[in-house]
Amino acid sequence: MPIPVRSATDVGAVIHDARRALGLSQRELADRAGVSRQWVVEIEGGKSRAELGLVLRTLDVLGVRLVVDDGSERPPAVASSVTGADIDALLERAKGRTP
Amino acid sequence: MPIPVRSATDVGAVIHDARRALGLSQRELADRAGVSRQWVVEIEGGKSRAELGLVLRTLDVLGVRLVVDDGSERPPAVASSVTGADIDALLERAKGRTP
DNA sequence: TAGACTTATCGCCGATCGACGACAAACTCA
DNA sequence: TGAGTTTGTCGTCGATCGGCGATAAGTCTA
Repeated sequence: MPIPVRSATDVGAVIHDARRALGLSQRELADRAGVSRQWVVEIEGGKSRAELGLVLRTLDVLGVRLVVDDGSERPPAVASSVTGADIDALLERAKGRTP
Repeated sequence: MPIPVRSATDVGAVIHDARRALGLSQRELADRAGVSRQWVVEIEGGKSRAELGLVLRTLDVLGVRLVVDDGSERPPAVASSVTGADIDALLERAKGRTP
């Protein structure tokens, strides 16, 4: 079962696990991905405001491949799957991300 | 064949396609994802410096699920898969992302 | 124990983000 | 044709990014 990536926390966990699986230190990964060591600390902690490009580069360096689970059997769910309440909840969570 | 997501351009294309597939306007998507309409324009254009959190929220709203292609048959490739030259090439590509 | 290595955290800095309002071009439809 | 919608672009603004150096706690090994 493939690992879903829906939040910054998920991304952080994936990066952390992949890095350790490769036996790399944060410094090593930072150098290879062209980011600072502190940035690695933050992204692994689930930083939601990180730059998309740096994240993708880091995953690439780690050999982690992201793919779109192109819903072979997902209901269309145009507007029904995402209600206003869901959006509000999402926004609430997002607001309190980095206090 | 699942769609790989390796660059900001890929992300932009995925968001664009998913939005149109759902028949949403940029304004609609922006409102639902809690971002500005302008931001949608930029992310669909492949903006690499977008915030990770906003991107994930947008994908979520669109019902697009990202998963880690948990290398069922990818070689371990600890340090051999990523050589210094590869890194350099990666960085070169990354530097010229947003001129 | 001492030393090396790793990880986490702090403040400072220039650069850039994302939201907003406004405008115009392209498109659809009656 | 004309009205309405959608999309792209501009400038402005406060807020935050990411890199850097320094510091400290934690782990492992000789």
